[in-house]
Amino acid sequence: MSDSEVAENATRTRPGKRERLVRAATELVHRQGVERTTLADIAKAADVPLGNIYYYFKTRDEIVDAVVDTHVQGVEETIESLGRHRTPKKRLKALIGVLADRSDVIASFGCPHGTLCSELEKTRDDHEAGRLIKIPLAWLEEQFTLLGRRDARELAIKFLVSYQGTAVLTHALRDPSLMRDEATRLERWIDSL
Amino acid sequence: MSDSEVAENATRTRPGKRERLVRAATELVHRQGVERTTLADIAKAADVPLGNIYYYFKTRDEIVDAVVDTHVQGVEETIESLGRHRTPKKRLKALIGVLADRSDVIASFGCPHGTLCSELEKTRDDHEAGRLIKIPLAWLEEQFTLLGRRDARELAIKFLVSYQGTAVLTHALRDPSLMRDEATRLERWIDSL
DNA sequence: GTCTATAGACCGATAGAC
DNA sequence: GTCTATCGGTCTATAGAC
Repeated sequence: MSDSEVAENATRTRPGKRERLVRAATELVHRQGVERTTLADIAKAADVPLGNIYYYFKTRDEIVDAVVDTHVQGVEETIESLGRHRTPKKRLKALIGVLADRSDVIASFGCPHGTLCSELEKTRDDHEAGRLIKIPLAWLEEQFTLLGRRDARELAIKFLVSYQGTAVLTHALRDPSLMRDEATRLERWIDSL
Repeated sequence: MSDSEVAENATRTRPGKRERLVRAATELVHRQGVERTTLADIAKAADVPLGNIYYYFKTRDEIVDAVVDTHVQGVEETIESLGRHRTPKKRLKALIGVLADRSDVIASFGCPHGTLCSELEKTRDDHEAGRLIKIPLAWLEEQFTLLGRRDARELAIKFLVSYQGTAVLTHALRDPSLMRDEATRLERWIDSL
């Protein structure tokens, strides 16, 4: 996807400027990393004048915080949408489907949450990015608990380790089939419980 | 000065400037990330004047390349040192020991190879950082093949997925015990094969 | 080979007109 | 609220003395 398409994505329905800025920043940060993404990049992609950013955000760091918050919100929405399935196994397998659908993007830019954590946790004093792991982990533990498993925490970790580890390999080897194959394995594992 | 004297200088006495620069860069990149690490940071840590860097490296990117090469060399040295064990299982368990010993550093800054891949693969056209995954993967596959496993490739992926995934969680949750526990699980798994 | 000084580009942030 | 213009600082890279 080209930069102009990123810009289009951020502006297609012309949401408010603040939202356009955060959307553009979120996508650019995923594709380029936090430190490579400049305010000029974000302003251009969001079609907002550079200086105007400072009406919505006091500092560059505040935009990065907003990017993390956007991902947290996305995670919570995904979790909520999984609630439509009536059993823990169906919810877990629906989640696996969501992750498998992201295989191509992950092969190009890595897991949006994992790579953001890896970059921010190195230098940030607040460990807000860790929520992107903690929230899914807590939800997973809940599902395994509902399945009557005493080792729900360990199973939740195993699930997330498999996904994040596969995302790292999928990205490093630039091979989306790794993620698709792992999704199949995870589905069979859930069925076997 | 002969080549052997240069090599000697770089190991026995205070290392040569080029090596000091690459060592400093490697550590800073692990702790701060590629984009946050400036030439001034590296020069200061290596105790080399800023402008002098350009006698050893044409561009900043060349230093980053040297950092990747240093890690590749480290991986190859680790693999070579595992050769002293006489069976594949002992070699695999020795590797697990090496990884477990890094738990604390991983909790603070992530896996040096995984986080470097995650950052560089987003924007770099050459995919040199991917070697940091490919080389261990090939070695692991070899060990499982020696164990008579037809599914050696899958087992190698499973091993590396477990390690890299655990590194991401260990870092995001800043909890080294995650890596230590996973090391124990991996050891038992190898024993069970 | 080594080092100082600084050019030239870019970035985050601000001032101030409208 | 919006936007232009630009400041001050920092970064990569170079020039040139020694």
